[in-house]
This record gives sequence, structure tokens and C-alpha cells, in this order.
Amino acid sequence: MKDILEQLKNKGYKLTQPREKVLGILLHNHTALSVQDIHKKIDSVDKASVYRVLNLFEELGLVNIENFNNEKLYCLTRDPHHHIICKKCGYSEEVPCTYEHHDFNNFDNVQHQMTLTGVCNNCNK
Amino acid sequence: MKDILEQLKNKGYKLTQPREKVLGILLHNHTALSVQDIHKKIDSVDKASVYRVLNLFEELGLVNIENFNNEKLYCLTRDPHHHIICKKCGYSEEVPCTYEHHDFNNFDNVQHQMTLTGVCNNCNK
DNA sequence: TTTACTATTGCAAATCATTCGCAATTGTGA
DNA sequence: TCACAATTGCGAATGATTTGCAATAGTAAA
Repeated sequence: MKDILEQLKNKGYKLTQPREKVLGILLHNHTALSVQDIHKKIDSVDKASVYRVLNLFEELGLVNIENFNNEKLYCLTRDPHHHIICKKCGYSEEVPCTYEHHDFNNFDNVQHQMTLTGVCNNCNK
Repeated sequence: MKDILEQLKNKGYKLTQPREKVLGILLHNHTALSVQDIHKKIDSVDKASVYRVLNLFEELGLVNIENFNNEKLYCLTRDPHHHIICKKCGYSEEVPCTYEHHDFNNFDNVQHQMTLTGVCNNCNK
């Protein structure tokens, strides 16, 4: 927590309540969360601000993004990992990232975004 | 083309103009296309129908989906592949899929969806 | 062929995620 | 404590996607 807040400060960003609160939630969750998920946990912060904070975190490379059901899911960039999400109930687990980047002739600064989906055992019964 | 149309017919789906036209466009394109891209190429088909056709194709596993800039991009599931897209100009190239699925204890029917992003040489100058 | 039935479509309205403009607020450094 | 710029909250705007429903068009059977 302190680490990341320091980083922000050093880059000239203010340490505001919305930023600290969103960061707090991301820190305490190991599932990927949507803006709506995060906003529900802190209604003291406006949803537009949640968006702005997350967009900032994205620019700074603090979060990874996955896509599920037409919405973005965010989680902190710790060890590189993805999530596998049940299509039916939304249950999810972390999956370590094993993807190795190749070199691309025509591209620099390559990043990847991956989401695994499946049907969990519960839903499969 | 005929192949896929046969498949649809055999599963009890009607061979309608919207389905054939959308399929036609997907067949003739090797980039991932958004609903809007596809709709522009066939204004004779309503956009809502393009959505419905693509959702059907998705259910049937005929298309792969990638996410870019808050919209879904569709392309036919031929050889497994992804795309790398320039964040700045949208230029994209195909990338063969090298991702190997692991076994998951708690999930079946696992699929993955990956999008690579980067900055292309042109935009990098 | 023609008929009849149902799936599918087009259209317009609704929904939902995300962004934006702007005035009010709040960190921060002096 | 003050002053200024960055950031927020709010509400409105945007854009993608979905939905309800009456009209239309495949399809299978007569």
C-alpha cells in the first residue's frame, strides 16, 4: 500500500481519498473486479471518479485488465496472472501467466490481455 | 462458406440473408472486426441483427472475440490466432496462437480470449 | 407450387458501461 | 495559514449492446 502511494506521490499525483480507497479495495481482493463491484464497496466515491482512478492506474501500469461480459475487470499487477471465470455464475480463480511474448517486427511496447472462461464444476452438475 | 452454412442448417438454424452476409464479411477479412465495422459493410442489415448473428456465431463457437477500446472484435475461428493491435492507430496483424491450455481442476470447457496491444513502427516515429 | 408455421428480422426504445464539462473541493508546497 | 492547480462530484452525453414487438421470410409438409 505505502509503496504504491509513494510511487504515485513521486510522480506528482496527489494522494486523494478516491485513489487510496480504490487501491485499498484492489489490495484486499484477489479476484478481478469491475468498476461496479468497486463502486459498491465505496459509495462515498463517485463512480466517475472510480473510472478516473482506474484509468490512471492503468496508464501507470498498476493494474491488469480483463474483459468479461462487456465490462472491464481490474486487478493489481502483482505476479503476472490471469483469471478463469465461470460463464454461468461468475466464480473465478487466479491463473498464473505462462504466456511468453514473441518479438514483433512491427510493434513495440507489447502487452497482452487474456481472459479464460469455462464452466465451473458446480454449474456443471 | 458452404461448410458453415451446412453446419447452421443441420443444427436447425435458418439460412437467412443477415447470417449469410455477416459470414461472408468474416470470411473475406483476416482482421478482427467490430460490429460497427461489419455493419458499415452491409447497411442492408440492421445493426441489431448483426449483433444477434454474431452472438449466435459466438454460441456456436464459430467466432473468436477480442476486446479493444471497449468494443468486441470478431473473427472466424480458423486456425487459432489472435491479433496485435496498435494502441494509437488501430493497425493490426494476425498472431498465431501459441497458448497451451492447462488442465483446471474446477473448470470444464475452457476457452481463452487474448488481445495483444502495442505501438506500431509508424506511430513510434 | 402453395400454405402454414415459427424463427428471424427491422425498428425504435431501453439499458448499461464509460466519458465529459464544469463548478466546487481538496491536497500540497510555500 | 494561503493560494493554486489537480481532482472530485454531479449530471448530462455518448456509444455499445440488448430487448419488445409487429412484420417478414425461411422451411417443411401438403
